[in-house]
Amino acid sequence: MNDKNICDDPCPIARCLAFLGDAWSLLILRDAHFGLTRFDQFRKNLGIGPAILTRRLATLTAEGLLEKRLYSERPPREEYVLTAAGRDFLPVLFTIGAWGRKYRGEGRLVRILDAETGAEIRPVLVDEVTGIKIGDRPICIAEPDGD
Amino acid sequence: MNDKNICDDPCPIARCLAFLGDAWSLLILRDAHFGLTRFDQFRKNLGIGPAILTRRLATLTAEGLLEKRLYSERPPREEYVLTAAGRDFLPVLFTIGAWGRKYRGEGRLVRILDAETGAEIRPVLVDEVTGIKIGDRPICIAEPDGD
DNA sequence: CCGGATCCGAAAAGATACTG
DNA sequence: CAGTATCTTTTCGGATCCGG
Repeated sequence: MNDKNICDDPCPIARCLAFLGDAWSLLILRDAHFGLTRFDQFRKNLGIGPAILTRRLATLTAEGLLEKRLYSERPPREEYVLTAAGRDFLPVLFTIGAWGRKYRGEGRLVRILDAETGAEIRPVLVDEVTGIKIGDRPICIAEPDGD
Repeated sequence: MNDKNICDDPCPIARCLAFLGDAWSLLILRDAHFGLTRFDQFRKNLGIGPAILTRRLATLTAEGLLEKRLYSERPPREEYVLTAAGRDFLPVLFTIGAWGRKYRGEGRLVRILDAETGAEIRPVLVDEVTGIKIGDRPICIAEPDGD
């Protein structure tokens, strides 16, 4: 893709494609939210080649979703932890998961539970002000001024 | 990627990657929700090569998010319209857009308005039962039985 | 003109071996 | 443990061409 001009695209979706338009990046983010931090943890869990993993981790770090943290001095060892932007990406993963559960749900699936109550979480996207579910009402797009 | 075994992955996110791990597919879905249906509409709006567009449309059709519909008999012309599964993908696009607005929001951005009230929509992901915002409480993952 | 199909060079994926 | 180097295979993206 043309990764140069999408940063200026007025669509906020297009601006995420530098890391979002890639299957590995999504799986790495999922595993990071699951608690994985180390190179070999990602590699073994995903079955990804080391060269590709290096590139994806570098991209996600450059895009501000992960950051490297030194966890050992001798020998120097680094791990990858989620930034605030990375943690804020959790709703995207949940929304994708909800779609997958509904339309790709044959067979066994993992479930997401509230850590305290144990109740299964059913994510739903609503408007913050009105509480109306997204998709229930027609929308329109307002173009930015100028362009 | 290895697109064969991810269909059996117990993670509902992984099962979406056949079409989700691709930047063009996301943009096509976005434009489809915007109202585009025809080959050349997508091609011109995205600046995508015809070969790639053909492949992406075929994938999205095979994955059940779009379907071909004949809109002209002579000459035979087909357009691509969203299925129910495709329309249900809207929350994913909104959630991505909300993240992009927050973390890639420099400059001009399109805005999403309620078609009737004109109020700007602020999507937020909550639990359907409790209404608690996703990310506000710790979660845990329940593995499926067997695997 | 619309909806593709074909061809080709460039890029990336995937696997394996190797290094500090 | 966290990568790099190297090689082969697949895919991407652009330009051009085809059928109705």
